[in-house]
Amino acid sequence: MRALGNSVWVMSDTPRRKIPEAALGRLPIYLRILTDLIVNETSQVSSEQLADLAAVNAAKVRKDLSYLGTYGTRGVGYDVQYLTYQIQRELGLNQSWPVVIVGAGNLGQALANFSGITERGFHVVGIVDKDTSKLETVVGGVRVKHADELSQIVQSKNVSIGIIATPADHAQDAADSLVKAGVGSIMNFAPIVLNVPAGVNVRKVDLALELQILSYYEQCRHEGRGIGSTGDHSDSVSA
Amino acid sequence: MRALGNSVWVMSDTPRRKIPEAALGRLPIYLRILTDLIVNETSQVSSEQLADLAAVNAAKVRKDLSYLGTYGTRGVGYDVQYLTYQIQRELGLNQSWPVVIVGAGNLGQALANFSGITERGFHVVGIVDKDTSKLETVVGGVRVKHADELSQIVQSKNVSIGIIATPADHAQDAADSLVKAGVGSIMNFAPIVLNVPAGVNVRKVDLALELQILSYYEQCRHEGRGIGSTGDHSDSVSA
DNA sequence: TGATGTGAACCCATTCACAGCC
DNA sequence: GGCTGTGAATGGGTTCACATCA
Repeated sequence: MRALGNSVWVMSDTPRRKIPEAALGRLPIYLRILTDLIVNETSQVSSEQLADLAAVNAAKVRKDLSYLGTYGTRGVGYDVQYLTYQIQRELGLNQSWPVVIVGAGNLGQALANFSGITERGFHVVGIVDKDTSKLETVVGGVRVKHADELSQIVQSKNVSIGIIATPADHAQDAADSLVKAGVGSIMNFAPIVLNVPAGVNVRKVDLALELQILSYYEQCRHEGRGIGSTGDHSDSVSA
Repeated sequence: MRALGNSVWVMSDTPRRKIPEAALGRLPIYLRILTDLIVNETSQVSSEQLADLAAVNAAKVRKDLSYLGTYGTRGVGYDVQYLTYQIQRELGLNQSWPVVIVGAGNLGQALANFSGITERGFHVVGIVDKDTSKLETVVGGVRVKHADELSQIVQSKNVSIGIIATPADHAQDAADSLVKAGVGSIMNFAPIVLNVPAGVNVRKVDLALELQILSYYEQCRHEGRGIGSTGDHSDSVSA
């Protein structure tokens, strides 16, 4: 059931080597930039240009892309379309991943309706909640089911990615259920550290946590005196 | 209880040295755990316990905490209350940071109403939008103002943290306005890379990006054959 | 005894610099 | 000439292991 009719090029012996975590985290950024370039009808791009647009340096771009294979042309740059395709393929975005959302509260509903999910090869095949009052309401085109049905949904729809959008005090239960049902990757919006078996992937999105980091930086800035403008007005993308 | 009772601890000669980025990112996690421990009426905690709860190892916890100063007791562990206080102080959470939200769409409104913001020393002092139809509606207790008033709000309320919740195509404008108005840190929910002057802090929250990373891992898993249970059932907290 | 705090070793990520190819 | 791809060098982060101290 490897859907999607086999593509033309792909690779002879797909290396399928592990891409370093740090580089992996930047691939989606490059991808988004490349997509914009396509809209702009730009067909070639150099590592230097990509680097500027991604606010990193050119060596990093080249190194990152080199993990995928050698898809550039020396003296020229990268073909935007081709590179786009290769990154998508590497990330597994040429197939459509079913995801299930646990928690049909404000956040869960927002996520189910979030176009960013469906636009990129993901589609929500289920939303569950413990609260029976929410059952059978339709959110983002999907009917809310009871949490007890989670396992059945995961298995029948072959779900391998779960999103936890429950309150903190139910998040671990949600994770346990997801893992038991066979999900291999979890995106966690609850502000707790999930305890999962080795091999299960968790990514955490935590607004308050990020804000606290900004708070630290702002405190440093203020203590360093001079809340006002620093006079530093270079707008190069260094960072 | 003995902590922060008698004297005005704190400073002495606070080095205010830069905490390494990686360690900084974990402090809010420890903080959240410590808060839970307080609720649980736990008064002492060892690096080992903290490590388990945070899903990292004990050496990392100790090293991270050592950047703050030496607040533990050898042979005993850390006093939960005291350590909590010290982390909060270090992160600047003992003051209340005014933040401004740019974009009063679904996301902006959700953020304005998000309790996680106000619960931790942040408070929304302004929401602006370009869309005049949204003006003067009240969201999260704050009246939506026109984007033109952003600068005035930032300056009158001494805002140093801005949140960008606009569509992608307005995000750079929003960032420019924020920076020009004097904001030093930006949390960006728009799926683009912001171009800001050096010295301005940006943190990006991007759901689609995170999902794409999970997609990669799932693809690896599936290719490595065996979608089903890996048999790997250790539930130790190793990542 | 038991757990912290920390140099030292190790490992991964970033950057440099240049060989190789267009 | 210009730009990629990549070993080598550098730097930062993690882990180890143990001296240190309540």
